Amino acid sequence: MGKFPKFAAQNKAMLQLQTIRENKENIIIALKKRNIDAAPILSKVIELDEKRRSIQTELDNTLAESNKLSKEIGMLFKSGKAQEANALKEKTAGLKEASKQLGDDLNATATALQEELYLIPNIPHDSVPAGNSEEDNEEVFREGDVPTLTENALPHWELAKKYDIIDFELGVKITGAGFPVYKGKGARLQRALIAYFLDKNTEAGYTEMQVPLMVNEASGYGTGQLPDKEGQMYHVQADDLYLIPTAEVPVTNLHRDDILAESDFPIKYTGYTPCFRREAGSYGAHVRGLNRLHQFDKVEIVRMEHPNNSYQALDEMVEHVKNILRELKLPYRILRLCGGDLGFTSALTYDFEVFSTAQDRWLEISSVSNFETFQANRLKLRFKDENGKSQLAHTLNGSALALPRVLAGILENYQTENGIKIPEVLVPYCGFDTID
RNA sequence: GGAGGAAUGGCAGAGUGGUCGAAUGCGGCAGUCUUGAAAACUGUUGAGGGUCACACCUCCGGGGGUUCGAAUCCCUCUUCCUCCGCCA
Repeated sequence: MGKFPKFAAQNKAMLQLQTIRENKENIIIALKKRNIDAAPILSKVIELDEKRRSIQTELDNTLAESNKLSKEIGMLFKSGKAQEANALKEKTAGLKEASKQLGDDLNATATALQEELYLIPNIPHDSVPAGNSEEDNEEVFREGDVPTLTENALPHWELAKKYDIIDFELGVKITGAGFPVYKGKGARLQRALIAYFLDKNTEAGYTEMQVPLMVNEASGYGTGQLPDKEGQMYHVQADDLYLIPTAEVPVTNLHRDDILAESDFPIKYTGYTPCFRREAGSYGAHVRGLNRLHQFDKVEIVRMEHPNNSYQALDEMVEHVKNILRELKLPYRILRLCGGDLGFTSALTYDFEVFSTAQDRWLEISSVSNFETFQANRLKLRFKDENGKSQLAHTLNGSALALPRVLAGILENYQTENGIKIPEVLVPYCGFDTID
């Protein structure tokens, strides 16, 4: 009878139910940092879970009984006692009816439970500060000199036009707003940055991957973009595929449904992909130029880790991104995101921001996060621990780095009266040292 | 796009209505032997739900159906392979 308990058996909870059952009060306290009162939803979840389990038990018993009868019928037929067999058959009708009903109930309950669970965000790490908005993020590090620019220093969108390296209007013509066209040295600088980032990442032990730019629904659920950020992704309806909003989605999903060995850790990937984001409703001065786009390039790093090691891995990723920014000689700071600004799926996130001198503001260029078991639970990404038991792995990712704002930072901070200087480490990749 | 074939445990591969959660081989793990290793031999080895622990239940690509009973029969979807067509 492979019909009914499918959903219950393959519970795709984001928080594990057992964790919720055992730590309800702690979870409520932790989620307060996100300004969420989780008490009602957790109560509902626990109630639905209890209901689900009691229906399951009842169904199991019914199935056990009808399995037993079926076996007896089989034996009777074999030994030629057809009449007795037929008599038993009649007894199974009621059981069949009952298991059908119970199966339907179970599915309905499991689905309702699932829907509730999908609404609960990840539990913030202890170090996450409480807070409502980006104002409450905590600066934990700052480095690099802010250059002194000339009087008539320009923001990057002016520089892009002046040197004819990025054409926003042309992008509007062929696609729409937020799809810039990079031209000549601008295009070359993009390519140089991608190559440079990939080289830095592979040197640090990340394996380069080229992955699909469209993903199916299961992948979207796996990393948590669905159902939370449904409206953020471009959806190709004819084929029911989503354009990726970040390489995190396809790269992390490489290990969906995997059961790893402990010796497989650490798993470290890097990948360059364009990223597509609808950014519905974002307009205004802060999204000018390269500040916010519908299509942009990003080089991502992704790790799968043993739970004991994931915070050390997070630190390594932070150090790694720092190194890159040091080499580029860009002034930057690191923020620990507060509960109110923390992404739905993340337990702890460090944002890197580069200072745009000409715009006189900080631009986010990297976001490095530990998801702990949140994604792994949806992905069914597990490993065998030393006792041979399956445990959820931890997943992490970070941008190393997002191109447009790095480019904006370079253009603005490296501008001189004689053109834009190319950061030293990029010159070999560009083949020129000035844009003029 | 058209015509056929296939999908089983980490891998390979049996299994065409009942005692099959599934033979066998390889791989993995543990042990014997060995100073150690290899070889050989012995044992063990899928995932999930449920339970204090058992019991018990579910899963043979996904979904649905037939039947007292489905890996096995039917429908449907997906994926892969072969041939044809098209094509960077």
